[in-house]
Amino acid sequence: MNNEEAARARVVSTADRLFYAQGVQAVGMDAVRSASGVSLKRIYALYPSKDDLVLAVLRHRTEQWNTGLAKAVAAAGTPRDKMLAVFDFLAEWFREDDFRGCAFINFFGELGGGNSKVAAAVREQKTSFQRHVAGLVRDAGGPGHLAPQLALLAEGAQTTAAITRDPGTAAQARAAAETLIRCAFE
Amino acid sequence: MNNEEAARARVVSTADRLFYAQGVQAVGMDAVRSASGVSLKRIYALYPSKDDLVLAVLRHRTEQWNTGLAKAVAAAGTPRDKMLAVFDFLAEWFREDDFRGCAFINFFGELGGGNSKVAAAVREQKTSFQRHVAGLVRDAGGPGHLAPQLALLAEGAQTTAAITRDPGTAAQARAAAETLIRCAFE
DNA sequence: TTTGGCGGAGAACGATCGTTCTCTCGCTCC
DNA sequence: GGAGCGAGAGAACGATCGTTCTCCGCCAAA
Repeated sequence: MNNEEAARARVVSTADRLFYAQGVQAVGMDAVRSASGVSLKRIYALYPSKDDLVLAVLRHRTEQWNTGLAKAVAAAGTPRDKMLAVFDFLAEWFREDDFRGCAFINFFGELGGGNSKVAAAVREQKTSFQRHVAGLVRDAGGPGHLAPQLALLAEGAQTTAAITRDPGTAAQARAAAETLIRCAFE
Repeated sequence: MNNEEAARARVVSTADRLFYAQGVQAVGMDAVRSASGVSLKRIYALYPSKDDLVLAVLRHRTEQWNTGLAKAVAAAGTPRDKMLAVFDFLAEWFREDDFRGCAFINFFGELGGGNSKVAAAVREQKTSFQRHVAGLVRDAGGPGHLAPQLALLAEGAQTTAAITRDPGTAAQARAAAETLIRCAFE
């Protein structure tokens, strides 16, 4: 049946929104059902357990993050602007009013200690991001040690923006990145 | 009765350890009882609800963090070394084998969406840390914009070290901090 | 029109949670 | 020694969780 894909998409995007807003354990499967309009029977046919749904949500988030970041980077001009585009991407994200930090960090903090699959998925997303940044630095001809430093700034900006809700956080991270980049190229 | 303080300390430090390792919602009050050796009746006499216990744990963590950080900073020599001592303090912490990231960030991700008191306590701790760093920067004669940048690095290092378990994370953060400090002083 | 099976609504089930209550033991004061 | 009180052990309670099951209505094929 074709609308299986539609149901999957509805369930995952609904679960994503609820889990991200309230935490995984605070959202029952019945809340996913009533918010998505997909019956419990069908949800469990698509995802045999809540853990499977959580992992599907993480995959969904990873794809969204990767495409959004790739688009922001592609829109930048010079290789150095592409490195800074990471922080413009973050700034745009932080402005969303339902922003509540990095879902991967949140899920890891909540579940990582007892769910190794979630921990592995989160770890993979973070290393993938670091590889992406390393590629941008390499394309710009920057030194190898610059990439993990920029990644640290990006991670710190996400948690700081979530907790303090300071709208200047993204700009501070971007300014620090500019300084690190400038110093790395001389 | 004097051993009320002893019971409080045992309950809070036990709850701290369990909540930090497994997440708040994954630890039942009965687990706190059996691990601390304090009866449920007494726990509820000391902390009327689990939320109160969580807030007490956050206060306990804040004190531990503040004294540990103050000690590391005091052990450093020059004002510039004191700024870098923050990252040495982090490096030492990351090496503990039960390190699982910043408890404030973890608690915020898990509960912040639905518990405004936890959110407020976490926010207060983070702003307090930023003020502390700002004081170190001011003492060293650095520009005002340096402090939030160093704080961002510290936050990013905590989450990155927790997720990737890369032992080089602290050194990368420290190196980035050195670069930012050097560029800020010329 | 009848039949058969698929899917939705939601009740049911066992487990576990936060919280309270009961029962009993041991200690203290007369 | 006996009465009374504080505290521990753990059963009990209502709620909620993840998961499964039951029932009923609908639509396709004979």
